[in-house]
Amino acid sequence: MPSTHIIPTLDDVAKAAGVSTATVSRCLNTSEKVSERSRLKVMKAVEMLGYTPNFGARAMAAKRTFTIGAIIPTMENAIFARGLQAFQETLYANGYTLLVSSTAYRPDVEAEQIKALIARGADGLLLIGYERDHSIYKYLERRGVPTLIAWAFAQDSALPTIGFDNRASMRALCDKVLDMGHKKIGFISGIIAGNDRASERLQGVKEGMRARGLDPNDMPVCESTYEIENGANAFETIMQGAYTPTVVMCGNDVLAVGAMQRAHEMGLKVPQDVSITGFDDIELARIVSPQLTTVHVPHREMGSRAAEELTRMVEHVSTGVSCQLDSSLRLRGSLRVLD
Amino acid sequence: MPSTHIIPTLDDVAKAAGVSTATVSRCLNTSEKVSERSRLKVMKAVEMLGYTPNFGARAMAAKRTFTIGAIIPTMENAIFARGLQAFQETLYANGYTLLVSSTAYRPDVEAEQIKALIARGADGLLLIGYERDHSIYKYLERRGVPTLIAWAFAQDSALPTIGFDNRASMRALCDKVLDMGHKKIGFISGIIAGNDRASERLQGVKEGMRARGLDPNDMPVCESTYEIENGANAFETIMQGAYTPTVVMCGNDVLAVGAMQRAHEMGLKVPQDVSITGFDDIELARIVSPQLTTVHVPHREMGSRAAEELTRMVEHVSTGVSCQLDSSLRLRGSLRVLD
DNA sequence: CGTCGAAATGTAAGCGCTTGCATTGTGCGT
DNA sequence: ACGCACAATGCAAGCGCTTACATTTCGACG
Repeated sequence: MPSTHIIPTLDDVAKAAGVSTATVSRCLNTSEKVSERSRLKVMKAVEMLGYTPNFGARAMAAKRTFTIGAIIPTMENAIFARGLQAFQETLYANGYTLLVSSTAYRPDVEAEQIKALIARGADGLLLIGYERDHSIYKYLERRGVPTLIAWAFAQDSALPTIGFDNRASMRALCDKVLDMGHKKIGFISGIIAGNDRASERLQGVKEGMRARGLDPNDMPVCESTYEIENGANAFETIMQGAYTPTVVMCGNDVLAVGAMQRAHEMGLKVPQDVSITGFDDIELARIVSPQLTTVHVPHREMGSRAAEELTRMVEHVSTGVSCQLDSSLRLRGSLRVLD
Repeated sequence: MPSTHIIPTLDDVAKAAGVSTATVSRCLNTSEKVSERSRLKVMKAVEMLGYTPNFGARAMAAKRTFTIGAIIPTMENAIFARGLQAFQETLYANGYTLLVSSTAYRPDVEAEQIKALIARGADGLLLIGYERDHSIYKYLERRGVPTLIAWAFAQDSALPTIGFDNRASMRALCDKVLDMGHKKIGFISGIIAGNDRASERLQGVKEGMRARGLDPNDMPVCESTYEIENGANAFETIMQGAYTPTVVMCGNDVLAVGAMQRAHEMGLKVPQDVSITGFDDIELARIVSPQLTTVHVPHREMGSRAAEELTRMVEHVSTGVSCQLDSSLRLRGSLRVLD
């Protein structure tokens, strides 16, 4: 089925317009360097032929793609959606295109995606969290691709980070929970291996407990992937243990919603029988009833700042400066004061 | 800040391995045509140099990228998430990479994205719905890029379609609603202009009403973008009109959830005071309470079938065959029998 | 009108890869 | 030991674009 489609090239346009390829190229890129007369001729030819520049060729010749890559753990729930949206909007405003891929939280997939994005000529990269194999950082360094880390903040990171302090944020929530009289906490965590956000959040709770003289080792902790169903299962596991918490804190909102659902199915009223908290404050948190107490994260601000800084890095006006943002608590119906 | 990073090329690898560039290339692509001995040498060199092939150059030389592009209206809600996930999984299994971009339901943005994806060398394209400007179809045809349309089914489409009958599906739900004794329906639709799914769904309801001798013109219809908040506003608008429906049917689940929320805020009990229905059966539908009555769509099957067919088209073993899938009703708590 | 500088354009050398074709190496039958 | 078929490799021509540099054009000014 060898179809002979005419895929017009720069040459074709040049011929049709009666100018050289250089003029066409200039017209398409730096149109101010071209006379109005030839600009018109060229535009007409482009239109007529249905010409679209070949990105690969362009990238190869210009050594620049105006593309930024972002690699996130998952697209399946909304955790990264809002931040990424802001990231892309800001990028777009600066003349860049965003390419996104996801890793399903698998480090090996992430490594692969990084290479793929670099192969595609990404001028810069956005990564989530700082915890990854050293070889990846070495590779990034050697290729000289500007890279920024978001959704986490670490003073001593090799790469610039922009985000919030996951541990302190969860600690603040934990303090609040304890203030409200809770003494028995259960915790549903995301998978900790290779995920600094998850482990920092767990640490935050433990830290809070210790500060009140409670032993974190008493706390039942259940690790679960970030899916509603699994959050539900984790909740059940915890509640069926010998140690019955009065509050189940969750590593993120998705898990918390799962927990709420299962609580309902088990005949437990939230918050009368058990309180539940989340993290992230995604849309879901206000859709469930009772609404979810959680930690609000400045997703949009983080996304757009990341975009600004990364473009600066790509354009060599900055070598990358870290930036810490604040989170805040959202106290809602799913958490109650213990009598 | 001119950093001199060594970005290794095929040439460097060839030199380091002591073979020709052709051998390295073959080793990386068709490794069966290379002796074990040189394969090892090459691999070692690749490893040592941290080589990653330049995608643009490769695409240009091979005229093939093993990349498929998908352009969807939005990533912000989960409507397309599950189907796209299946699409990408199947693609991946067939050795292809997926590139996704979204249009915010704007035809002009879609046209731009199509060109961008083609410029990036997409071997094939997945588009949502069939309603778009003729010039786009012409462009696609001229470039000879295999394109498949999903989330809709149309016998007479120029391009192969894979999906379900939006009108018949909504009609089935409407029939059910009428069976349950409802006579006064309100409808919250997605924006209809340029969106065949939205308009077909509305038609489905009108069709159902006519079949029972009801006048569709009596029905209050409110168009809204697919956001929870806007669905809520639309609900309020409809309920404050002179004509008070006993059921509000929605063009999709997101709108329906918004409607439910506002109903709650307005002190209306669902389904006692008003019934609400959705469309799509996304996860959200079972998270809200009462759970949402909706139309279940075989997202995953649609996605993976689309991937299969599109790869066949790209590999020239099919010119594209359409495929109609079935939807089904999910009757849940948000819809009640009218006394 | 001739001159000169700036603006506009053209020429052509790559960018890093694949692949058809030519060449070399290998193992086998006789 | 010789020749043959075939596997393995190398050579080099592009793929479509950008851009440094060379050349032409043009208008302004003396």
